[in-house]
Amino acid sequence: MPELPEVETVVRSLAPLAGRRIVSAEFRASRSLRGGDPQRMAERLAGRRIHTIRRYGKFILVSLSGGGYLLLHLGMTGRLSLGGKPGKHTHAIFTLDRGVLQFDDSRQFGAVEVHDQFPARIARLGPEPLEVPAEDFARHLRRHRTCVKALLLNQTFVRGVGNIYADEALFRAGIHPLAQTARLRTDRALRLHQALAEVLTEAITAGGSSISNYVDANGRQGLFQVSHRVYQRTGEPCVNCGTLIRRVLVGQRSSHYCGRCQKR
DNA sequence: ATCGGTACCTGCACGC
DNA sequence: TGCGTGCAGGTACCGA
Repeated sequence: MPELPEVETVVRSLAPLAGRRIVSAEFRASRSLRGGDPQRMAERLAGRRIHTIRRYGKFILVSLSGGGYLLLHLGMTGRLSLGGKPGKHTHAIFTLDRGVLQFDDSRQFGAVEVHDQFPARIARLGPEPLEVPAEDFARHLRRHRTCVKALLLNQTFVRGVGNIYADEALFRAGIHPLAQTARLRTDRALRLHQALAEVLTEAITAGGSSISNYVDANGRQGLFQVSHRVYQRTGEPCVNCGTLIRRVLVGQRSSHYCGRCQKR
């Protein structure tokens, strides 16, 4: 389901869990556990108190009393819910001293992991797009030899941008998804940084984009999908010029763009 | 060291 | 109704 704005919305909806104690945890063996032993994971969590819940890109990091971490990733279809009913795709159930947190994920591209140390997976990520200085963003962009859409999706470049917001930011910046990063002039790179910040900020305010089944931990949908200008609008007119929106594959991912407004 | 391509899963919408 | 196809917000891993 989720990119940065959706994960941010979920994390905010989980804020009331700070200070709660994990009475017990129950895991169902699945790909989401990444080979971790369900029994052992449950033992490591039982009795721990939730300290903070923070977002790193698309990851959710729960720090626990005693120094451990619970790391969550929603993948494409992951869902966290407070007090839901376990179903076919429930992979984890955390029983708290007050309430229950449940993790569901039909495609199992998400992750639930228990760590003793700050997870290396997170340490490897690039900066937050809403925190990286524009000049750094523009400079780093030019160091890569790839097309700009692929780079935006690269989590070691910036963390948290996915297919929706990459397309939306490129449209707002007037940059073609297949533009080569090494050849992007600084002013255009700065515009992209600005466009990315704007679209992410607006989407967070709207509670994310609810496409298919995304909801926050309280079951509330986001509203930002109505503001999409190119994403999944193939064949519809561009909001700026009326040209029909096109779709092209970039690194096996659908990319939506206006051939007139977005230049290579 | 960076890349592009592929694999991993299930569900849904669509055309026949 | 059923079946095959293509598509879907994700990351990891492979070889070039």
